[in-house]
Amino acid sequence: MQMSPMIESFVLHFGEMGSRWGFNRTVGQLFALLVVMDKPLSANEIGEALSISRGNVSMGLKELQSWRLIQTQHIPGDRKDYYTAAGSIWDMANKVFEERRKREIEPTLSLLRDLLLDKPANDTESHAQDRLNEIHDLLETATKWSIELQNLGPEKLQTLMKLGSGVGKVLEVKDRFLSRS
Amino acid sequence: MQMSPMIESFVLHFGEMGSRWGFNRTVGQLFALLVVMDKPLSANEIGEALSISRGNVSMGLKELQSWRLIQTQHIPGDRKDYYTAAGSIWDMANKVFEERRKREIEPTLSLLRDLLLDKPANDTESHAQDRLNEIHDLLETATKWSIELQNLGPEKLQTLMKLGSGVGKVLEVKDRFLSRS
DNA sequence: TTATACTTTCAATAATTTCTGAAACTTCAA
DNA sequence: TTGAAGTTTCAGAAATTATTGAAAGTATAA
Repeated sequence: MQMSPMIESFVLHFGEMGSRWGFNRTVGQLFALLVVMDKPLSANEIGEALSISRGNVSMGLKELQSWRLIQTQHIPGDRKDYYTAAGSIWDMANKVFEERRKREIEPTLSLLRDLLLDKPANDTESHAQDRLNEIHDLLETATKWSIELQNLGPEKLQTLMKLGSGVGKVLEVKDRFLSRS
Repeated sequence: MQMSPMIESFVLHFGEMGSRWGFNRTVGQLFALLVVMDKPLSANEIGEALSISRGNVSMGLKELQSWRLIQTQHIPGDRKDYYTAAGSIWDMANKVFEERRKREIEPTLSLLRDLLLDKPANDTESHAQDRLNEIHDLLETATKWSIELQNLGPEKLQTLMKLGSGVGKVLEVKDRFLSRS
């Protein structure tokens, strides 16, 4: 399978960005390709399009499945597996976010909680704990907010953005409301 | 310089997480150490505490400076440079966020904008562009929101979190307000 | 100036991560 | 059953990334 130049540049770019988004180049390319194609692709087609080995395709698909980002489709009378991106762009972004939260934030939060249980042995440790506590609160707040925003869903978020000019506005509105009642 | 066990586990953990946060292990450790210590450290002390070579310390500090996460201090009569974490935890988190936005989102947004200017050559490309457009809008919205939230500052964010239960609540309030006026 | 106390750079090396391809495995139609 | 068409696994090779340490560079006190 041959990619058109537009699709190819998207796929290659996504591959390079992949590493920054938590997966490696191949997985990034794989995902980009599946997101952009209008029909399911077989593992062979994917490997051919991206010029990578069959084994690498298999590993990449496995990884994407562990992120719940792709789905398998069976075509009756055909033994091959066909793969598509799972759900809407919003769903996918959500999953990537969730997964990254799990990998990047949660382990840190849990370590911080543990370290904060210890009694500080001296001034240095006491100062350190103050900092750890700040970090903990910040991460917790950020996590809660991102979950809230995710739960809002894309439309509300989009509408709201266009409507005013972001949260600042909303907060003003809230304040005005609260001062009335 | 010897790290206490509490500080050591924080530093090591941050090193491991570092790679997920956009910098390498050493840089992560360096940063964690500087954040948590109550006094500025010299490059030698840092290297000794982390058991890494002098050259590596220098590279790491340079990287952290490019992120604007640390500051140099000169002590009169002492030739050494001393380093501290720059600003509050909130400031640092902001800088990390900004930097990551620059590295992870902006290049993608700009590529997407370019690709969307091309006329689709066929149905496949047309479908691809629809997807690219969705991704573009999503990234743009997410970016704008995160900027809004950053501009809000930590106190407001914190207060708001505690006050209601996140954005959902605020939106309800907004709706009620709008329907009155 | 010069000696000294420090920092930075960078080529070589080490460590880690990714990729390949052949072998093992699975599934299904005949 | 068997064999054809497919998928997965995994040891070794290749590519990438991080680290060291020695040499070059810089600043300051005398």
